[in-house]
Amino acid sequence: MNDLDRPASPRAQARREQVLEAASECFRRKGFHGASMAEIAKTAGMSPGHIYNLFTNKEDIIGAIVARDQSKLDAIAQGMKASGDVRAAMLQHARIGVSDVTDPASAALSQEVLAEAGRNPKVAEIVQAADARWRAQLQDLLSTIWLREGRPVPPDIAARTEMLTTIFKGLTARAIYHPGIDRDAVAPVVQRVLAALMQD
Amino acid sequence: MNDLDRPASPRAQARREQVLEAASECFRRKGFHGASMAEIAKTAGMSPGHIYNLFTNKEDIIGAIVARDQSKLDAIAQGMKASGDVRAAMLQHARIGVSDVTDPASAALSQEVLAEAGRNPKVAEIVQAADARWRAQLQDLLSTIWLREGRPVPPDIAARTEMLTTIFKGLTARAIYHPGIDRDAVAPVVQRVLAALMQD
Amino acid sequence: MNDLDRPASPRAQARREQVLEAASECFRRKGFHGASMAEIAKTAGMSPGHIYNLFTNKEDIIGAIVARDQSKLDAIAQGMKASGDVRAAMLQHARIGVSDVTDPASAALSQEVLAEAGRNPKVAEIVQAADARWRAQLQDLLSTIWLREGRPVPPDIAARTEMLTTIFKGLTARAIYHPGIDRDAVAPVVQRVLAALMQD
Amino acid sequence: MNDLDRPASPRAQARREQVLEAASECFRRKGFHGASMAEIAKTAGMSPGHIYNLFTNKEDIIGAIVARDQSKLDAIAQGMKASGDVRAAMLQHARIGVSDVTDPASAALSQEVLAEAGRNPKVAEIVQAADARWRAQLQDLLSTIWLREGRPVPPDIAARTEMLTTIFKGLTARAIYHPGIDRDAVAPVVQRVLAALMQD
DNA sequence: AATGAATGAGCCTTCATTCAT
DNA sequence: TATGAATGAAGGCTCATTCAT
Repeated sequence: MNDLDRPASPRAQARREQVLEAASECFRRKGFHGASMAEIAKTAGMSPGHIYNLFTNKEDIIGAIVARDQSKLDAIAQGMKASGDVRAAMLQHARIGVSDVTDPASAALSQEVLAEAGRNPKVAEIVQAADARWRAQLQDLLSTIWLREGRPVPPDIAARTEMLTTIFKGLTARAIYHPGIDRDAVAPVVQRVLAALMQD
Repeated sequence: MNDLDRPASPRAQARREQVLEAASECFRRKGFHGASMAEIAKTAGMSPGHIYNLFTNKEDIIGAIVARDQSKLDAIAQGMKASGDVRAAMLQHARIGVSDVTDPASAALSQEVLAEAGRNPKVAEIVQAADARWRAQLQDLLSTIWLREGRPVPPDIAARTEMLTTIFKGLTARAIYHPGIDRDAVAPVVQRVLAALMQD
Repeated sequence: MNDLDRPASPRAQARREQVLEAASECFRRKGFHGASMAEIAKTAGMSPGHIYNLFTNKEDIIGAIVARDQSKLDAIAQGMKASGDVRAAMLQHARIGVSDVTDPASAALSQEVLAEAGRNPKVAEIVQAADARWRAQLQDLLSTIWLREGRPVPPDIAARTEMLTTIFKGLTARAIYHPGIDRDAVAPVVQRVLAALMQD
Repeated sequence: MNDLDRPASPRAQARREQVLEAASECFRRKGFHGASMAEIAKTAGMSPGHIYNLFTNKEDIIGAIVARDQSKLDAIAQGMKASGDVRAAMLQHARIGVSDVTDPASAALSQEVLAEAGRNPKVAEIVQAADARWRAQLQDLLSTIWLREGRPVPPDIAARTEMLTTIFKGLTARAIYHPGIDRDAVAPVVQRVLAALMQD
């Protein structure tokens, strides 16, 4: 599907980054269908034609964006696992997390990708693979809480993990349904719920 | 410009329903932009031109779909409020709610509408107005729990309400991210979280 | 082309008038193509379908409008011929004529009809027949000036007549090219030119 | 939105000319609304889509046609002003002018543009701006006659100028009302009228 | 590696006209 | 005589994608 078969020179890599950056911004502002390749090309500072030397087509760009974002999540999971008290780390990170996922720009982009996944099988595949990976990391993280305390991991750990990501995906949706959402008031409630999920 | 101010003959009402049904299906399968008016017309069993005697434009159709769904939610809220024990009613309804919002077909449509709202101000307005109404109903319902027990409604009631809808919106998103989600395992976790939200 | 084959009941005649009146107004405001039959029907206070019981099609309506306007010109020509001093009558009528033909509403309609004639042979035929008739009346009127004075009618009488109508058709065009035209200043110049045309 | 700000490569200039030529012909034959972009594109020998790389929209094409015609008039005005005897030059040019403005093809196009101006404000603006410029040139030319003879310019010079263009616009209309018009007979009458306008 | 001219399919929407009632 | 629901062809315009240079 994509051109990664080729050696991918550093030069080309940098050009790809430019396109990804430009496309993220355009998708955010106009949506996947609303943003034209011409617009993305202009934002990226190159010709429309050349984008097709770097990506197979428009879909391929969205795939690359998802892949890139996934690595950011990887880093977050690593960071929390490295901390001594995972439970505390997660509760603390919840604050930042609420702000991140409800940021209007990033929320619009997420929904855009999700909607495209809802109908485009190729995009769905990419998104679901990324999600499976993130879920595994999260479940591992959650399990650590019980393991480090020498207690048995609850049998519904998978469902608890699911609920964890459900909340943050839900918040992303809320940013669109209710842009005036009171982030400061919501954060403590999120923490209360997380706490409930981390108890036996 | 909008002829829909007219009393709306029963005949026209029925025709509108046909269009709504057809459009829901098409949007689900192809997305808002992916579904053409010609396709919707064909599915609805009428000519493209005639759709414009029933709706102002494509956006107007999505507006009507949202409105129609909203009335289903109205009914649910009414039902729960009418029950003697709101807390129990909500916990019980959670089971069915989880299944409803994660139904693949309805989830795809919801995401489609939400994505369109993310970039189309008119659709955003419609969706946000419906959400505000639903939120008010929900908060009223939640407050009832404390009021009927003669205890003071918690000051963070709005944030709790927000969290309540967040969870269900999140589940809708999960249906796409993780179609294999184990609904039976998740439902009890949802109930556990709801219970936490309904305590002081 | 039109339905005048039928007996044309007085009732139908009145209905036709309603349509003509409505269509004139709509064409004026939106142009021949810009005005929809639905709009004309609404303005005329009847259903779109019924218009087709009174006129064959949209073209037929414009034909009827032209025919109706022609009779107004007939009356003017009659009036001037009846006056003792045709030369004076024409010079005097020039004032009012300038205002009439540069009236923005009627100018727009005239141009609309003319443009349609420029490409629609049927309309062209109607318009040209009406013009031929008007030209004959005008030439007759102009000739009277010399005849009553017992002098020979100039051999270029047809060209002078042509110039006479040219000026008024030109003024109609000017109303669009230059809506701010100073009618009061132009009228005397028109009179000066007319005077030149009425001399040997 | 309008890419025509670009320096406009010679290549693009040539392509624009092709479109203008094709559109003139199509508008002439079918009218502004009657001529489809597909038809214009085919006539111009390019794809419909590409026309939109050269012009903003259909209106923009008519604007360019008007601008192009305007420059021809500019040249004529320059030429006459450069001649020693403006009065003679104008009388002499009248002959050619009569033929030009009554040429059936160009007359139909002019009427088409004028009719569109009668209902489309954007086109009206373009046409009126061009007319204002032409009027200024004409008035300047006319004034020269008195100035060069050391006599005071008449106070009704603006109205005389208006009458001058009125006659030629009128002739254009006549070409449609009366295609059989005798150009050779009319020209001397036009000259007689012009002479009257150029006297004190 | 890079451009941007060029394509052409396809979309939303309008509207003259018809016809069952 | 009168309605207005219904049709379906056509139009302006956009845009992902290609290709000669």
